[in-house]
Amino acid sequence: MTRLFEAKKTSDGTVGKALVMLDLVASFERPVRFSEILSKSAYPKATVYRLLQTLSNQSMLDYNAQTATYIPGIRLVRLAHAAWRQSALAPIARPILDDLADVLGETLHLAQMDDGHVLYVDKRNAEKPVEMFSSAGKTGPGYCTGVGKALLAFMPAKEQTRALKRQSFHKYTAATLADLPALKAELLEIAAIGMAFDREEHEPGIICVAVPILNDLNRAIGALSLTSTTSHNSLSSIKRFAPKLQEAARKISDAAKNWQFPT
Amino acid sequence: MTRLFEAKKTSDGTVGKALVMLDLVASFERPVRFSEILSKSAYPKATVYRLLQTLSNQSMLDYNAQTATYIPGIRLVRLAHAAWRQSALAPIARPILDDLADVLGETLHLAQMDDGHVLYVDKRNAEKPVEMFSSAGKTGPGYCTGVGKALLAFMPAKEQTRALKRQSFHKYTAATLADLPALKAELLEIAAIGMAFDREEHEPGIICVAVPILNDLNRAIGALSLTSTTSHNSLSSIKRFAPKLQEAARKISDAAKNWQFPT
DNA sequence: ACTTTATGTTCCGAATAATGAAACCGTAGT
DNA sequence: ACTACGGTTTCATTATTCGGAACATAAAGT
Repeated sequence: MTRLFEAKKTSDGTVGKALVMLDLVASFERPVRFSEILSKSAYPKATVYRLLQTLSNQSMLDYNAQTATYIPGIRLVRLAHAAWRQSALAPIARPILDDLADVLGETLHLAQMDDGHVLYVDKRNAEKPVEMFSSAGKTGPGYCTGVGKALLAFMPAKEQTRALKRQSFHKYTAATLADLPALKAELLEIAAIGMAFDREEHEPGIICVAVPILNDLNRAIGALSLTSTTSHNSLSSIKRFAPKLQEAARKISDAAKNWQFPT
Repeated sequence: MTRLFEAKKTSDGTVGKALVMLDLVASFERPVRFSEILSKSAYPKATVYRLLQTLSNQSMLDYNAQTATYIPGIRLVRLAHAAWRQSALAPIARPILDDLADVLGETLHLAQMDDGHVLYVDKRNAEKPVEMFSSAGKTGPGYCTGVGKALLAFMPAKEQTRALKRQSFHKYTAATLADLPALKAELLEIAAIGMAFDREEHEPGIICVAVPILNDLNRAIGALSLTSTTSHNSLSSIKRFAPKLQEAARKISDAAKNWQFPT
């Protein structure tokens, strides 16, 4: 009876607010002053001030007294290390991704879904061998990337609905899908054939094939993609990589299934 | 007047507690059950329960319903990416580290100090070319690693005192420094010669040279080290790498000095 | 020198959220 | 059926957070 008029709990109290602030600071992608944060925040001055203080105390933010600016803190790097290592996908997929990169010699991405957006958790680059945090941790849109669409197509209905709401349908290129109906139609197609394409929808000249990494319930726990450029490959020509990608995805899927944390 | 009897604020309220929980979960380095977390925590059952709920809601933790376990969440990876990219050290040092790795062909570490412990923020490996989150974000002890001692030796007195308190002096090997006086003596030496050694103090057979990366106030903003094994090199033979390390450290230092965030 | 403006910090009563002991629930063991 | 155990929920009490407003500080304007 008490919850008849209760809609949903979105705030998560003080902790939730603090994390909103963290995201906000991170979203600037550069050092920010108090007033800038304040102007973008829904909370009143004193509240924002206190939250920033607390987060700085805790090294979740770094405050630079010289420039009077905040940036995301060093403690996050330490915590992310733990998150990455224990995630059921990235560490398992690593050797398989290495092999695939050796065989194909093309740019590969491993991604997971995070609140409707694509979160890249690993990468193999065709040219440069080394990529660090600069690639893992990066985010991208869901509705106009290969991995994004592959992930969306293989989501439980409820989660999918929620994730679709988060899509902005910003028109990056002429090929970017314009709206929800168009996306939904394509997701059905993707679910049917088990692979997704990016037809220069996010960046002109950039195309990709992506396949989902499925669990035993046929839900995507991640996605794997191969990226190329229109100057090197056509969409139909990168299709030939699909079997190898699917094979790798299945291997990762199997490895994840059997994976128990080492005791 | 109000603060006459106020000692120091260590808790930072609910947010602080939530972050303690996060650290706690991360510290297990494996999926953990509620009861395990509870038994290691200072907070009562219901409190721990609520905090874990909140953190899970917020994707700061991942709860696996199958195994009823918690691991650090995916959101941390996204946030850490922002932290790494904006930190004034790692992204700047990257090209310099690349060059140095090419020239020397040895294992290199770039580290910063985080609450008395060493936090590795980048790495170049002699054998394997690619290392991701699996290496950046890792932590180590301060008192028995090359980078740790180099960082401690070039800290402001107050911070140093605080950092020294955090050292555990666990005896990893026969060569591990046993106590604070021994460490203090060595730090003076390091400050004098501008470089630090690890004489198999952390792991048998592993030795290293480390140099601080200094700012204009002669304080360490990071440290750079070269690691080798006793089977390949002696301590005196790796000393020959010191000039190259110091040159790189100076370059990084300069780059950091002139660095303004791109607008 | 004296406003004015922009930005950051602190106060303090009111409002709210966190607290935690205890009760409760479900499952497994005996 | 009883007991033990791990996990979840309740609810009156308590402590923290809230946030408008006052205050401080440093530039910029007149």
